[in-house]
Amino acid sequence: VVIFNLVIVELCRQGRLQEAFHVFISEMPGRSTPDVVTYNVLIDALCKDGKLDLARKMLRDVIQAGIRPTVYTYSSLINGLCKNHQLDHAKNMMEEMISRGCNPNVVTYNTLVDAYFTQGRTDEAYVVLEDMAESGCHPTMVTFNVIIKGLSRSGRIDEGYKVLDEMIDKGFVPVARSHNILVDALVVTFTLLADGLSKTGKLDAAFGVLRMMEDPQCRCNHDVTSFTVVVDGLCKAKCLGEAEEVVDAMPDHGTSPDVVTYSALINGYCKAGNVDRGYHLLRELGTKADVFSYSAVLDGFCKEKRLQEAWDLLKEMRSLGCTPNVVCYNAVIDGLCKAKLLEEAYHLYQEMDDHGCTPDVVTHNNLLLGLTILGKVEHSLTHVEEMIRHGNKFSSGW
RNA sequence: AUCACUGGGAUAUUUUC
Repeated sequence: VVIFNLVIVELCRQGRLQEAFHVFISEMPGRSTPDVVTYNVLIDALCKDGKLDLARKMLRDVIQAGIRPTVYTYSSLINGLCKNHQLDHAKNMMEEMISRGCNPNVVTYNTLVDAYFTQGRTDEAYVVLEDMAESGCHPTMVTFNVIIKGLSRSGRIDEGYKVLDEMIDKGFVPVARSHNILVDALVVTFTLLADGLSKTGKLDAAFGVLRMMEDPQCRCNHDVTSFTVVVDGLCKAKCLGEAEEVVDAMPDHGTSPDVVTYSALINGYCKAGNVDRGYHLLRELGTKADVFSYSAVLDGFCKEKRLQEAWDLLKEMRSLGCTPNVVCYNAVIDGLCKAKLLEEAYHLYQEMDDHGCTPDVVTHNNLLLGLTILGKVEHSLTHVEEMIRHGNKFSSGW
């Protein structure tokens, strides 16, 4: 079983779900019997692929087969539900697991706390933390990181420190199995802090965090990610010269920029109205450029009404095998709509479908706005009817 | 022996003067 499990894990990790299920369905029977771990791995993979209904069905299968689901099984499902904005279902799942005699552990709690914070439901996050303490479950560094992330994103870093202090006062102290694990977690902690600070415009403080990381006393070296959060912060603050200086200085600090760093810069230039510089950096990236780098430039061109160049870039992506996703199409559709080129916009809308790219809320909003600009209200209604016919749900995004 | 939780980049709308 273990061998099969290892194979399935590897296939799932590479996103080869089909093949993983093939092994499970056609190759395992007769050779060995799937165990909980086999199911756990498949359920987790289904969740990460957004196939929550199938994952839940599999949980039922497990129970029906007389196998006891473990805390892994439930944690995977809860995580899947959380990441797909079904927080309340996640909470129900937690109750279900308890009623079935399976107790949640740190990971389960961390997952829920993170979800509540990310959804801005801070009070409920604290309730879960209390439940966790009550159940005698010790927090880990991940717990602390989740709290820091939750509070620093909304500019409430001081509150974050306060919460952590209180936890420590009460003896609710993170446990780590080894020194290395602790240091790795601290890198995440510092990066979260730097990110929270730079996203709220406190760039000096963000630099301070970077310097702290560099301090030999601290011994948790910053990496590409910690630099990139600062670079992005500088870009968003329109300090592009400084951002480039930081990028150039990275090698002196033991790291070098990657696609993400470059994309942050590219986006910064495009948003600041210097698309040409953005385009130039895209060329520097060469084949390392990904959908993010391209979409930043596509949007830049569109906002400047340089639609021909956007169009050519979109074609270039296809020919280079960097398949455009919804965001790329949306950026161009928006440009076309705002330029009152509705026909072309609908062409592209058709085209994305032909390329197997599913339109999302933003796509439809763009097209509806385009119709509105031209005063074609009745067409908007037709479009909405069409959407409903294709099974679109009007959810919270609306 | 194999499985679950936390860190960086892109697109629309959100009465800016």
